[in-house]
Amino acid sequence: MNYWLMKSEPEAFSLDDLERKGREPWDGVRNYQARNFMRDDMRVGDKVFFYHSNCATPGIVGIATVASDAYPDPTQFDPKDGHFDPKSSRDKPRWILVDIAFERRLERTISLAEMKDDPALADMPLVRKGNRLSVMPVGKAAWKHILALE
DNA sequence: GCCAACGTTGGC
DNA sequence: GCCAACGTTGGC
Repeated sequence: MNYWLMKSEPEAFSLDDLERKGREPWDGVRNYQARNFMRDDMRVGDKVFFYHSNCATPGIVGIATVASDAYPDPTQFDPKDGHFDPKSSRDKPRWILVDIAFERRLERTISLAEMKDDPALADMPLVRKGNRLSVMPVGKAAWKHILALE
């Protein structure tokens, strides 16, 4: 079992939205490194920290699970969609996604500021300067450590 | 809203 | 293959 952190801007798609829907295709990832993690390393049942970015208090707000294998992200084929990619085609899709299912809300937000101040988490890509990865692996030790902060 | 950091694009 | 220009991410 692997552990992950996935970022979403709450104004675009929040943990509340995921709870309401139960399950959702994680569309719109347009970064090769993030795509490769989803395509190559994610498995159904993996655990995911749901992270809110670009908001008043960026941080981890909940837990989700990977609910499908990787498959082509339909938004890349739709010219009317903001995530349309003219260089992609249906026979050779460039972008994929996985479905994510709601598991639970954290009792409190584990903020980015708090994680940055925690020496035990210094190796997380998340807290490193300039990090822009929207899908990243979380080590088992870091996963447990963060859950214990809750 | 600002801007630093970073990825991508395209001219050469 | 280099690298300047540009666009995006995301904290603050």
